Amino acid sequence: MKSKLNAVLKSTIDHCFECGFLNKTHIPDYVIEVPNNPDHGHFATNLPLTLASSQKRSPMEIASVMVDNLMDEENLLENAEVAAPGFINFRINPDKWYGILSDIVRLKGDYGQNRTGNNQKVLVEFVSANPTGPLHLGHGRGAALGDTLCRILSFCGYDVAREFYINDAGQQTKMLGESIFSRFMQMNNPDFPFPENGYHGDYILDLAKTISGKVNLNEMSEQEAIDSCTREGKEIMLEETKQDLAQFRVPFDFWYSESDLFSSGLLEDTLEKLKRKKQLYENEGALWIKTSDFGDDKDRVIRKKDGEFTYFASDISYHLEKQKRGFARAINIWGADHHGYIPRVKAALSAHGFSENWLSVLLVQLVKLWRDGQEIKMSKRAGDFVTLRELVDEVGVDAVRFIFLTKNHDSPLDFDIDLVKKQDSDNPVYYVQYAHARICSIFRKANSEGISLPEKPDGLLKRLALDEEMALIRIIAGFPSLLEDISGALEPHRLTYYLTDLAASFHRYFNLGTKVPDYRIVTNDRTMSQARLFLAQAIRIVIANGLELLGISAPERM
RNA sequence: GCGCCUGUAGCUCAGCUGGAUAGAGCAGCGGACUUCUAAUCCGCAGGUCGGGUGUUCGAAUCACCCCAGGCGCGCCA
Repeated sequence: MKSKLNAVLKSTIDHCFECGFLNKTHIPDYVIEVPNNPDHGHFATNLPLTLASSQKRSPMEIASVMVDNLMDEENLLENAEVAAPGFINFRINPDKWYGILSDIVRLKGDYGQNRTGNNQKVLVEFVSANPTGPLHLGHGRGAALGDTLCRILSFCGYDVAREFYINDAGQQTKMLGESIFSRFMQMNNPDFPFPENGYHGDYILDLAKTISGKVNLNEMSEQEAIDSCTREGKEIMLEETKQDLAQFRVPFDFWYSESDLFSSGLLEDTLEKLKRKKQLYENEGALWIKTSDFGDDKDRVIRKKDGEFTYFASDISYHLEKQKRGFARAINIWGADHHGYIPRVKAALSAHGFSENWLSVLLVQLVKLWRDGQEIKMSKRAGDFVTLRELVDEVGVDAVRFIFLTKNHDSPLDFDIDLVKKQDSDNPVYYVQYAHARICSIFRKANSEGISLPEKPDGLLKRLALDEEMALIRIIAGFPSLLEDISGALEPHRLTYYLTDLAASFHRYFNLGTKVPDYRIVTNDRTMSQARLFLAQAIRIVIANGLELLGISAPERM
């Protein structure tokens, strides 16, 4: 609806330019919004205000000119009014609202789809946990964010690929192997030393048992045994990660391994390129890259004195590789503790001529877990943490995903296990799901009374005239532009708010019928019932589509 | 010390990239089930948008300066 109105505005402006009612000037950024105050109509625009300075006329004057020359050929508008200090308030023709209902019911699962992405190839990289331990809640939050973002971007016409980057080449996996080996040795010799920065979780002992049952560590040299523990441990952890994510309904298109970067020679290519661009220099035996030329605080080492490459080195080639694979844009979802890393990656990419907005990094803040009114402190190294799997097993995928998306990724999240475990009204995910189940229940009731959805509702829908009904229509009509906004701002959490708001409006509407039987959806008036069922069906579709984008089930009964 | 993030109702947070009278959930108080599902709804109460200065028709939103909290500043990953 908003885009239709925008089309009217654009042709109005063009018309005013052509006829000389307004001077032909550049059109600045303006907004069309749904006003808080219903007296201000269904939509309002600030276009005259933004146009004032370039036109050198008062906003009120410009607004009047536009209203007098509206190019509304499809009769979209019921009226348009000038409002101080220079807004135009619009009321949409009721027929056009009813038309949206028909669109929704016809399009079903496709309603809300749009082409704003223009098939642009986007790579979304998320989770990317080291295969050194189980996924924790921070990974889960990143997974929920990334997965929903991908679903929404695809829905908005982007060509999306999902990638998990496996950090399997560095010190951390070696530490995993040493930790496992040490636990293995401790089975017979409790005094065997444990590595200083080793992983302490119970899962390490489990790994030691599994691996020693599979290969004969006793017959190997210590180094061979550690290598074996590293290799096997990494593989098992990766497999568990894959299972956890599958259980969490998060699929990936690519599992990209860091060690492949080394073996494929990509790293050398990258160095060669940088050398040609004169971005490298040696100092004190190490190899440096001049990121400070591109906005970083200081230059960074990419090959250490001991000849080993830094993590940063592989990350540069990894990102170059992303572009080489044809992605016009990359989105990374990282833990907030990596934020200091962004300037140097962007600097390295700038050095290769990438534009500033080729890479977007979304930072996910911490998840704090509460139980019995107490915060559960977590530390991966100390092996003291609640895993994503444990949480999902305890409260369910739907609830975890929903709660993870109730807040902006930028702000820390408190997750109250007791609250979410309660399968009752305190739990926000049920509120939305219940609205869906309730509508399904109404349809069962209608069916039992022999009333069904009208095939051709055109004449009936004008009977939907209650304020609550019109408000609901306006909310669901806003679904497509909400998704466009989300895909532009990369803020999926707005969808949970939208669905909660829609569910609230529906529950309110439903409750009218508990007081006044005439306001029930299934009433004695058959055509009235059909019109309302049509509305209910449209609402159900939007809730189902929204939940689908969140990766949450839409139950028919609760 | 430098950088990033956060600061909105008692608590947890939204606030549509600068719009008109700042919203929701929870907690508190008072109401609504012989009913299409009460996993719901209605009402009441609750605010110096951390503080200040500025930008302009207009600021929770933008800029600058303070205050408070979190995180990051390795030839670690």
